[in-house]
Amino acid sequence: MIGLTPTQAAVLAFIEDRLDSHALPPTCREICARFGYKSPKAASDHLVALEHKGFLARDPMRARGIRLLKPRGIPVLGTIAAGLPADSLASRDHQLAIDPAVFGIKDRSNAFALRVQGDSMEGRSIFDGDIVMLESGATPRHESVVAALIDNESTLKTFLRRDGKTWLRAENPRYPDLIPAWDLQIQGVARAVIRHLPP
Amino acid sequence: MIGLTPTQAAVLAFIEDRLDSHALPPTCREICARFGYKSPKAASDHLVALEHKGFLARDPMRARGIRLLKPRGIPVLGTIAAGLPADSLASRDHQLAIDPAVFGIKDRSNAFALRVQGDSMEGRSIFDGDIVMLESGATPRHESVVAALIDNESTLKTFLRRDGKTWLRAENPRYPDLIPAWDLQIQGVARAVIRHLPP
DNA sequence: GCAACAACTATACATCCGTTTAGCAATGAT
DNA sequence: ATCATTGCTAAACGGATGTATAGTTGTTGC
Repeated sequence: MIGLTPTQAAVLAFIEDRLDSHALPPTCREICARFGYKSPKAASDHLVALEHKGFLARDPMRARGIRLLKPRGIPVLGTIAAGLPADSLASRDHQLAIDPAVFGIKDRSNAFALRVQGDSMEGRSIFDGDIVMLESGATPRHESVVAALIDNESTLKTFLRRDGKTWLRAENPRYPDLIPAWDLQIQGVARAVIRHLPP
Repeated sequence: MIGLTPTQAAVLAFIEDRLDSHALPPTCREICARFGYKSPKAASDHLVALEHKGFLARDPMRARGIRLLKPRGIPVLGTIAAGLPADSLASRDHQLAIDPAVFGIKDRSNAFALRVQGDSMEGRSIFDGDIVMLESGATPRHESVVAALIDNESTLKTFLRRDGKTWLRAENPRYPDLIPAWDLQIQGVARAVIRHLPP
């Protein structure tokens, strides 16, 4: 009863995909076409289950009357204790409801965000409390701001490329100025800095 | 042929409203119900006209197959030459596709954005090229960042309230430090700072 | 073994929905 | 005066859509 079965999770993921690509939730028969079902009742049953478990609400007797209840957004990962960002995606505490396509991130599954702690990037005008949206799997350029995994902690650094060699420059005196970039986990390339000014 | 008739503009506005409130475009008959039409052909005709004029695209034979082509966003007003932000809304050159509700702006018609020029707000860590999202009609608090109209030019200032009197503090040496805030046009209160890092 | 549940198939129904055909009234341009 | 455009009504068609009924298969828990 609690939690989603693999099939239900797949249907929910398909609905989310369609909202990304077509901006419209799918119909029952479009769900059937995606999964090869031969009866619309199959998709309808999954929607009933997803609604009963609180993942979506339906407008009865309305075409495409599906509304997702858990709002979709970009996961905001605070200080990452260990592992890749993908591992921390499960703990979706905070979500940033901004379309990553605004900042040139085409695949939203590669987008994540970090809340900046401390003055690691004062030199690049990124300050404590700012939120940085990053793209994982992207290739950084010279002087790109990247999130790097050092000592099991994720910190922002400036990526440098010179004479075919790559370095990371820390903008914080607590870290050494230059760190070789190979053998390091670069988790993502920063695409935007967002600062919310509370009223 | 060029431009929208008042009726067509009303239908387009209704579609935009429905996308905001229900996240789904309306059906032809829902448009009829809104405007009192007694035949679905009336709404269908308007959709054909709006499609022909390039404001939307339709998925034929699909329920709610309406996609807006001109993406909705927050107007980005550069340096405002004169007048209120509302006057400049007509020149929607750039649009910021970020939902203002993320930053606590409930009514999106009150949201607008400014691209920061110069170092007017270095003291508040807002730099040249940053985009500031603002809310018009809001009441600023002590030390809120506001856009004020001075000498027919829109600039960012810090709003100060002390002993019942209100002042504006410029964070740029080119302007006087303190300006009385009454008799001045405060165009909006800054809610967020956004910096796009190009790849 | 048996009940409960998940995950479907097959068929069917009533409604929803986009579209078509035909026509009317008002307006403005040629 | 005539024609084109806009903005609708009326009626209807067929595909699209959500839902219901009845049944099948396999898995899990007791």
